[in-house]
Amino acid sequence: MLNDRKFKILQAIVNDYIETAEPVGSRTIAKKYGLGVSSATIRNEMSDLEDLGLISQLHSSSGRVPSSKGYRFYVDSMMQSPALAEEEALLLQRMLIENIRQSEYMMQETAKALSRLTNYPAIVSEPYLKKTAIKHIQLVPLDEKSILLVLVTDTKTVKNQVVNLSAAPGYDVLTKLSALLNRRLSGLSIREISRECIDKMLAEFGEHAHVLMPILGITADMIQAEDDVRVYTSGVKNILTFPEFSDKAKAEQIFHALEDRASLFEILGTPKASGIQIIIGEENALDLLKSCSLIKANYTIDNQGTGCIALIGPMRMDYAQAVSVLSGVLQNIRHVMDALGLRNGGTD
Amino acid sequence: MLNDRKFKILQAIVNDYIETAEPVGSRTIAKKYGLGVSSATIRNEMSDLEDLGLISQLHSSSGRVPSSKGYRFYVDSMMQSPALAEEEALLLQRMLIENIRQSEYMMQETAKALSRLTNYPAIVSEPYLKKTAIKHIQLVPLDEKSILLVLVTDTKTVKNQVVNLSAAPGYDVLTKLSALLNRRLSGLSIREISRECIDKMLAEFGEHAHVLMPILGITADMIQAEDDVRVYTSGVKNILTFPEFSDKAKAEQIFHALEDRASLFEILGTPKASGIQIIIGEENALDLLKSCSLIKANYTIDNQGTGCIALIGPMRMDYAQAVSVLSGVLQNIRHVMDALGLRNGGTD
DNA sequence: GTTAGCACTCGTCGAGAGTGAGTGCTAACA
DNA sequence: TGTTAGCACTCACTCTCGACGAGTGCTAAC
Repeated sequence: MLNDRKFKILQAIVNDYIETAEPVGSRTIAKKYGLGVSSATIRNEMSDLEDLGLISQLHSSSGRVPSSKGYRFYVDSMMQSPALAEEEALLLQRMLIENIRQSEYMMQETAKALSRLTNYPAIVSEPYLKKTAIKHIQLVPLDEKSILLVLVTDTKTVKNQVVNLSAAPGYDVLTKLSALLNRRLSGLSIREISRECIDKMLAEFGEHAHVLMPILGITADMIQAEDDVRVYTSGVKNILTFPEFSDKAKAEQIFHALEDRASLFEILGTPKASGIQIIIGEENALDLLKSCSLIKANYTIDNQGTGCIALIGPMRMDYAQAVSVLSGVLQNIRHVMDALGLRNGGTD
Repeated sequence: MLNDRKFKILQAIVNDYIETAEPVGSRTIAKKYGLGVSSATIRNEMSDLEDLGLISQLHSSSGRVPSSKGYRFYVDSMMQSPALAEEEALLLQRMLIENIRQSEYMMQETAKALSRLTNYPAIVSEPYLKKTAIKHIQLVPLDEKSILLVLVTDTKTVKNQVVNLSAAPGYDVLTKLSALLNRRLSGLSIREISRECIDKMLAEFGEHAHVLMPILGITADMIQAEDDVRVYTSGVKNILTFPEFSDKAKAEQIFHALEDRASLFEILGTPKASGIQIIIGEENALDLLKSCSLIKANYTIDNQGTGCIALIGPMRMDYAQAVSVLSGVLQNIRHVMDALGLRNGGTD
């Protein structure tokens, strides 16, 4: 499609613009990127590149800026994202592997790691479509009127919730009740708890039957909440450092979008493609993001479902570095999941 | 100190400036606040107010702006903060009381409520100086190699942590061990766990002695972490909406400060005075906040220690409303703590 | 095909004029 | 003596205009 020189010139324009956020002129390229030709020649080539729609001018005497199509070409054909530098990889490992001892922290820590390493806002969503099942239930005494319900799910997520009762049973009773609940409910998802099963338990509970209903109700709520996909962000404040968001109103819009669960899911879209996807400027479905780029990847946990990790930046974001970090993080997610025993299949 | 007219004029200046963020001129006051005198008279009075240091001009032909001293006077002598409107009070109640079933959520929810009701960034710190004691320990089976340690402290905070072992004991053993741990450790703070006590437990643990040490270690870590005062923020993005922070660099500085634990504590200072304190502009010790105001209040949990809730805004923040909300929140904290059984004494 | 030269474009910056909001002072009035 | 109308003055803000310069496209020569 492009001859070698045009290729190099486009590459120079994209790289320079990513670095400086200033339109790139022909003289800059001639001086800084030493292609062995004069600026006039470069001007001619740039004119051709503009005809191809790969770069554009803000006004007739400004330098050139890559267009969405130009970035697309850059990303598809000439970007090489190096493997993470050793120190970065190490930092990542420390951040993730050492911080994550429980799966519910994985998303948050992953988001943190992504944004710290790239200085772009990061979004991480949990896998969905899973149907959480009960792995273990434990009742713990708190005081005269309340007990603590600890729930461990099959995805190794731990939740706890205080249950208020008119009179809480003592420790020994709670231990017995815990055992009973486990025997009856362990391995079941919320839909599998039948009326019959509840009736049997009520009978077995005997005098303590009155505590069963609130406990079951709260357990159901907790699992339901667990089935809701959670989504985390980190490093949102970084958008303030991008010159393209010096318009405060724009920055605030994005702030809002990144705070709102619903719009986060809109941004992430439905995960279908696998691998790392780069969505540039106008390719975004959301108007709000038409001046931004989105780099995202899906990851699969077992056959539980697919989650998404993503970075948001200006169109001139450092795609190469962002992709490096993203794939590094993906790899680390695999490690963490292996360590937590949550993975059989592969991640995309 | 001030005659009635000067008083009213100062009040008009402060109110108008809080509302519009524009310097207030004599004609504006004459028209809008109908004091029955001409703008010339008001000019004379304003000149006097300026001599008193209560208002100031940015330049010789601009309107007047309240000085720190002016705000101080306003806050001390003429501000009346109405009780919360019914709908606000209700909203607050829904936000707090319904969301808080465990004490560890109280701070976060309180911060959220504060910032939502005021549109100012909120900071909430936990009480400190407490020495957390163990109330209950429960070991829960997870899988072959790990168990879950659930710790309930005397402040009713629930923490859990996965403990990895080479081979995890089964459910029955864990139940027995839990009982043993509770008998020995319940009511003790970290310092009170003696060598002797540990030795006795090791003996009693018998063949399962090897799981004791990691459990004790992690328990100690958890209590230690619990003794660290936590601090939460909410609504930080609101600073973007204040015209006084249109300087992006300034906004970012504050963003940073509100993200950093250490600087948050610097902002809050050491809680000594009780009641709601208002710190205006230059009265702030921190340079960063010399153009901001801080409204804060301390609350005491039992005799555990004192925490702090605070709002940050521009100097022309709506003190009356902020104070209303803050005292409403304080009251609700009392309710929540009563509901959680954490309060004997009063809150300041 | 490449390049030097040149005219042209257009955003940016700074100076200068006009505008208007606001002030302080003064003199007159009740 | 307090209040007010009138007026000169100040100064931020806006607009315009010219100079400047970075950058372009075109042309002619190599």
